[in-house]
Amino acid sequence: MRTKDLNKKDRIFKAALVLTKKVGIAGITMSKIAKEAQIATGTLYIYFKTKEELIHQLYVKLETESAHRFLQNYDDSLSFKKGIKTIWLNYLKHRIEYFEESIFLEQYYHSPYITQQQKEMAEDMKQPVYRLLETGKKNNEIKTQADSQLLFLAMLGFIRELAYEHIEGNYELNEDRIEAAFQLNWRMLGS
Amino acid sequence: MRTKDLNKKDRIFKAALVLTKKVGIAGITMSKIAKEAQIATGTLYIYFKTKEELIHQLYVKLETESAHRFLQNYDDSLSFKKGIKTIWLNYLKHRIEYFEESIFLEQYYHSPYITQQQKEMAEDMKQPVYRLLETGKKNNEIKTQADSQLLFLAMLGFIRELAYEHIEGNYELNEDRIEAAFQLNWRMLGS
Amino acid sequence: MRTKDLNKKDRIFKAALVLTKKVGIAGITMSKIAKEAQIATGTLYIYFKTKEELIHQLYVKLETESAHRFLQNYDDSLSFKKGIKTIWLNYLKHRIEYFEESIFLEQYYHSPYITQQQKEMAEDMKQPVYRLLETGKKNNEIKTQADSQLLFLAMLGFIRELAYEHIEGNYELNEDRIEAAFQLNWRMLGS
Amino acid sequence: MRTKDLNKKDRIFKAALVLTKKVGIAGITMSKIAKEAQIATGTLYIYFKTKEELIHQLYVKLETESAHRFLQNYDDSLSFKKGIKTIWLNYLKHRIEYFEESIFLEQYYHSPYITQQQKEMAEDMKQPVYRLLETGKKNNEIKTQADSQLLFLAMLGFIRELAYEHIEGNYELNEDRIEAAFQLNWRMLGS
DNA sequence: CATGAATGAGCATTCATTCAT
DNA sequence: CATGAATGAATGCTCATTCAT
Repeated sequence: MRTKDLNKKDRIFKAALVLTKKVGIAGITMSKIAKEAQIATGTLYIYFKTKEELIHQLYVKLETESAHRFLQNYDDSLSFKKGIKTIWLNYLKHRIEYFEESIFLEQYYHSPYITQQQKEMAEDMKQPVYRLLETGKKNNEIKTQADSQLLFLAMLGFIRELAYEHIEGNYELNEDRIEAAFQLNWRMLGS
Repeated sequence: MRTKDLNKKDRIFKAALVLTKKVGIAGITMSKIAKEAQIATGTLYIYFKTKEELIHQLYVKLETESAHRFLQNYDDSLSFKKGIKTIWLNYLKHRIEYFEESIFLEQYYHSPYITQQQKEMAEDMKQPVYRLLETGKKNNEIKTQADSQLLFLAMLGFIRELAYEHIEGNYELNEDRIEAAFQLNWRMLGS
Repeated sequence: MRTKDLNKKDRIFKAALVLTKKVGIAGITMSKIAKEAQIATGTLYIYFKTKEELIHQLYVKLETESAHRFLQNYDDSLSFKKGIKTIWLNYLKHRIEYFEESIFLEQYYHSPYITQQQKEMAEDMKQPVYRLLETGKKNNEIKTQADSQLLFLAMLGFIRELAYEHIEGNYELNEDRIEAAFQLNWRMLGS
Repeated sequence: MRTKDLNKKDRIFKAALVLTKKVGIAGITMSKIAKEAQIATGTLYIYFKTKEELIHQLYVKLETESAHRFLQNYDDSLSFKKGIKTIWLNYLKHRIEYFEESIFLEQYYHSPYITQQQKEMAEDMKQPVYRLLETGKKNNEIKTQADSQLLFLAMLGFIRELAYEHIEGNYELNEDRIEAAFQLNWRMLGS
């Protein structure tokens, strides 16, 4: 017996993503996914019990993958500043390179699909970075009084906006601008 | 003859907003809007030619209204810092008090409904604040090298995230935290 | 008190006729009639209890009027041939000049609106001509054996087709052709 | 996979035809068709993209089929009179046996569905008979001066009316009456 | 009488899901 | 496993009719 073709699941996910960018989560239909993935509608239901489950599973996959990407190349031996910068750049890169995925995630967040449990899961993903900031503060690397959660929000929101305006063509990024942006954020940490 | 009730358009808009919060733009249907607004489906089509137009008009209304709110209480006689703070607080307040509206606007932004023209309109709304920062820089009130567009993004993204986490209950705001947040942003401007 | 404006009823009828030509009976709606007649929808219901009644009344009016036109200029003192020709020409003229009306009548005939009673009424309208042929036969003016009902059908069908092809531009009529057509029909009567 | 049932298209056509007779083209709805054909509404849209296309295709099918029936049993070796009679009877038979179809075709002709192209196609269908008459005239089989188009109209219109009154029960046909009718028409051709 | 806003049943069409092959 | 035809509930929208003004 052939095992369920795992690639097919990925092709389905990819198709859903492509469609989200084109028409938003609102516009996705099972038959459009099937056509984009070049399979029959019925086949979708072999891999996913319902449309809802397809969307849910895609969400979990994306959320997990992106959490991984945030910590790429990071390890404890790095200095605090280098560590922060690594993660900062990872996040910016992620928001730009995986823009399709980001759109899906944000739309999912305010869609009928999301559950409380998943909101909590999303919050958990932020823990590693948050903890890094905590440590930095304890070791006096961060001089501002502001609590680390606030600092984290400031970083996150900034990068998000940065990536968005870059993609939309309103503020195109290059090495210099990225460096300037990071400095701006770094200064906020208060040294 | 029953006269065309102008309030009704607002009741329809309100209903659409309530539904967006509940089920996302994806989940809105004309019959749900009608039920929420306590009118007949057919009546919707007296005020809006199609569903698309209803959504479009709501977008324009919200975009315009929010632009107004950003500049509330602001006038040229204020010192630069006070001016910035006024706007900063306006924006935070707006993102919190008009959360429903904000969700709609963001979903609209990545929906099949938005047009290029509307993206440009949204960009235009930011001009006043952007110009204020430009002036501040020229007058040496901002000491950082970073260009004002970047500064603006940093502010916007931060506030956005702040409001979001407040609403979601992950970082509840109070006067002290708001003050701290503003100081963080202000420091970024470089004094 | 002003009496119900009789002209308005005619304006409504005219509007219905214009629309039938444009979009067929199938395509007529009350609001289209109202717009074409330049009155409000509600007003239609002052003059006609329902859409069905409007259509019914229009039918009766047209059927009656056309019956009149068939016998125009005819009187008993005319010779048999002249009498037949008068009616023959009347009918041809009617089918051409009142083409709009004819279309309505034919569509009505196979629409959900018609009743058995009306079918009988339509049949009755043919009586005068039919009787003329009967008389002609009794007086030996018609030599063919065929019964007068058959002769009548032959005339009616021919004229109908003639008018139709003229209107459609497939066989444009002029004095000569009309004369030729009548001769053809006349010869059938058997002299 | 369930294979696409070609019979189903015919069942749908039949249902549309039955309904046309009952309520006219005006009264046809997709759900009525579905119910009459004993399938689900959605299924209709597997076989026809829109209601309009369903109606169009039915028209083309009927127009083509009836053209075939007109020429049944006819071949060049027949004498002129026998040839004409064959076609004449075919047409009468067609108008009676395929009355439902005829009604559809006539209603279609004055419906919003018809296109100029289709009107021309309908005109083309008449060519073979028309040509036969032309030949007859050239060979002196027809003695009247009248042009063959006129003769053709006379035949067509007569048969049409004949069939109609037969169906409506106003002039019931039998062998004798049919023979008499044909003789009437034949005499018109002028011998 | 006249208006046209309001109504809700009904229409054409779509879409998630099932099922025969 | 895979297919796509079949299903029927649900959608956006229209339309005959009513009703407040």
